[in-house]
Amino acid sequence: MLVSPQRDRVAERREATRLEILDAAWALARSEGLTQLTLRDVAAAVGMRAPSLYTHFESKMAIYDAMFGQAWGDYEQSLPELDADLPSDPRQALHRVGRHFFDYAVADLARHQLMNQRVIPGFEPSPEAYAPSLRVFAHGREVVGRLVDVSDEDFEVWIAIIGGLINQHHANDPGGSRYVPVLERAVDMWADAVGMPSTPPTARRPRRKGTP
Amino acid sequence: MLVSPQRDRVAERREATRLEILDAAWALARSEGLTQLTLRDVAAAVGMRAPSLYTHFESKMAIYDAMFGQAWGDYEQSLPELDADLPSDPRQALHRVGRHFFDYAVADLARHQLMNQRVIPGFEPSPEAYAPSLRVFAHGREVVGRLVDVSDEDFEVWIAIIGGLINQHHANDPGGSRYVPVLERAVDMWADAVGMPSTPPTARRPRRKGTP
DNA sequence: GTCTATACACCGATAGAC
DNA sequence: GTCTATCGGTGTATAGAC
Repeated sequence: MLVSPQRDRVAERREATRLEILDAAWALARSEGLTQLTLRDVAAAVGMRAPSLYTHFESKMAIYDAMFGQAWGDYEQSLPELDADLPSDPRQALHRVGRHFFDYAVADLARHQLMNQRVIPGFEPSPEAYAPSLRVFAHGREVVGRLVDVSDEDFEVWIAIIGGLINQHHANDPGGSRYVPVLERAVDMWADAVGMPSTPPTARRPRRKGTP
Repeated sequence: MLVSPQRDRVAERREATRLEILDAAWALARSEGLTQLTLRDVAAAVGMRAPSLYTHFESKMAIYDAMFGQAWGDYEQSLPELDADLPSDPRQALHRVGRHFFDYAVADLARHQLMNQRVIPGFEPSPEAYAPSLRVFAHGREVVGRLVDVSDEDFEVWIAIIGGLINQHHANDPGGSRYVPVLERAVDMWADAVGMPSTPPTARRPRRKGTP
């Protein structure tokens, strides 16, 4: 008997504790700042002492690593729904795709810093934690490539535009929505440059009866 | 006698020591990482003990603050020369301006992180250190506005494109030059979008006699 | 005035008792 | 599995030597 019901329950409990620790770490990262995480604070938040965390994680970096994997994994899970109801108009679909990533990165500074910047000295995601981010990137390349035939170079410009505007949002307008129209403008610039047909005026904005 | 020659020499020596400390801090930031600076290491590099640094700087943050001011001040000093020999063709001039900032940010990761990212927990530049960066921004807005009549929104897209490509360089090709053509492509995209006339083909690349 | 010696509170991490 | 005790290292502060 390689797996007994008891072993199952133990593993389940261990996994639950791990998630509890990660939830506490996320909450503290959001409130105190990603780099301000301390093992003592995380432990206190789950009713433990700092050294006890080493039972569940190899090091503080391993906690960051698991958070990194969670963040990209959560985004990956949001993709099927996004793909399911993409507008049939390619340019509108492109706007939706760009906005989706923008919104996710803008909603949580700590998460964005962990996912897309290198703010934690010495942190390098493990291959397992990195895997979902690679899949997300490949998926994005494929989706955009299906909307319009572009070179890898132009796709890198696409990434740079979205990423640049996310950084500007966090630097100049955190929590605001000032950069939403800037994003739309930038997406149209890129779409024009790669030769996407412009959205027919009647389809540009869904209008209700009676709207002037 | 408000200022004696002796006072002059003392102030001079103090300023020299300050610069010596900052130089050592830059060297360590480049070799060990910006956030890995320790007062003990900086002090050792200039032949002192850590507490002695407090004679010259109020705190570690004050050192970062002075470095921040230096970095933007140095860039500001590079601008007159840039402006002096801008190509007369607006689009070529735009390329030159974008490339100038790109090159500066790409040449030194630690400096770029200090200038344009928020990787040091709790660091906020003082108004004095922040001033040169504001002047650089205003100058950039003015120069670009003279090359082409654009809205503030479009100028923010301009900033986002350059910043986004700088980040991609540091993430994917540090020390390389893979992103130079991507930058050129992106600048042309933006120039097209804001209605800049394209560079006449004969002026695009200076050719020597006999080049095929 | 400048620097050293010393100390403090905090950090991540480890050893070992229970 | 969790605890206490502790280690080396950090930024910071201050008393006192020269």
